[in-house]
Amino acid sequence: MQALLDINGFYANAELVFDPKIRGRPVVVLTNNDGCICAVNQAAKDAGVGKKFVPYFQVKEDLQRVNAVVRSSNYELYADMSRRFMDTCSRFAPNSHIYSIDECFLDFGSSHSAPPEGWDAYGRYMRRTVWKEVRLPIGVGIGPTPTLAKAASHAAKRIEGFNGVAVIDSDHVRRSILSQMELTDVWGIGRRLAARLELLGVKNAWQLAECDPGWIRKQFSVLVESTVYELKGIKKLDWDEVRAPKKEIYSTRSFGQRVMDKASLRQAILTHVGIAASKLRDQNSLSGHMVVFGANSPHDNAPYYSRSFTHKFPSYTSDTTLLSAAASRLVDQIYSRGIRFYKVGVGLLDLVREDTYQRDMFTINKDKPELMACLDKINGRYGRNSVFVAGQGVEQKFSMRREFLSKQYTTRLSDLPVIKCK
DNA sequence: TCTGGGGTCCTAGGACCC
DNA sequence: TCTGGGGTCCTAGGACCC
Repeated sequence: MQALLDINGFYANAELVFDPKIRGRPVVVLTNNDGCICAVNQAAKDAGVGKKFVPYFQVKEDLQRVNAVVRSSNYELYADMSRRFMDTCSRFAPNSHIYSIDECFLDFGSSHSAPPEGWDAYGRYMRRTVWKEVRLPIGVGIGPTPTLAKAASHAAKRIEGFNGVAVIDSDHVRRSILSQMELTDVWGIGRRLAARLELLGVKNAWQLAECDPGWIRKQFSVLVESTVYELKGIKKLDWDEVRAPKKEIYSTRSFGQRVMDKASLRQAILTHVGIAASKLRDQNSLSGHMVVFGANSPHDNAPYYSRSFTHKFPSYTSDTTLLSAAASRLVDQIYSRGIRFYKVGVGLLDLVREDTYQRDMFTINKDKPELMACLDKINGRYGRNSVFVAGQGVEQKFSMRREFLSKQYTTRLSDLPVIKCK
């Protein structure tokens, strides 16, 4: 059996943990640069301001009207709360897998035998324990495959009667839950696939589960075919595949303000190179191919401008200085006078594992692994960007707009909550 | 005053080469 | 006189996830 534990409205509820004054009020959290709403608590949903990924400025007045608390994304806080949540989760099962910042899969192995108290009771125990230790509300979904565990967790939160825990352990329950789920509620089925499925007469999750996998493969792809198998209770997703090193790594961000000069564009792009390269070394990979891109805003009143250029490395590398030099040359191609750049980014593609990569004896290897190891070690200890390539710019001026930022309650000494006793 | 997220994987189609 | 194949690389953008 598999379990999925996921935090309800994670960022919004994380804001409540160390700030008792705002409990009970609607809370919404904004994305980078305070652009869109990305997380909401139950009170915000109840107040009718719970829609995600709408631009903040469009709903600002609605939020004021219901006296909502608005917060910028406090990643320092969320990352630490996520770590605490994952720590607690890892005690519940022999194997756990961190799927995203607020979701943890637990693998109870091939045995279908329930714990002595039964799956439902165990699910409630896990939920209670996370609340007790981390003060975050979660949903628990349990089922024979990851996709069904995900469906159960959907039911735990959205279908009345489950109260936070749902277990798919019989065909009867499987049918009942899937019949009440839209196609887009199924993991791996988005808006477009759902529309195509509906044209073929498949209207909900249960009907998808009943499809012939071979037919689905012909109409769509092996990925959708796997989803159908998983909905039937036949396991196709494997954590080894999920855990496999990434094939592409990106770092991209929109600017707090539009950028129009080449020097700033270069600094921003080199900053992304630094972030992507550090992720690359984290997974012990080398990159053979880099893509750098920049664009203006599709919302600006100007013709859409978007350019991307690639560079192929003579020899696979993970060295920030070599990646930066190549990216710096591509900036000249991306830059164009008069364009109000809104977003830039860097992708590292064609990744290979460092330990199996056979170096080419005819190419001079300019990598400086000792320097990179040293850089990673210093940044790991003293915080990201303690040491960086000078091309990123010493002012570090691309800070995000975070107007409504809460404190770093758990990671900065001066921000520790204080309880005063009389 | 002005404001619209970030990441990964995959593929269509054009350009170019032999 | 007119016609014709197959592979690789690159850019753009779709689709999905949170």
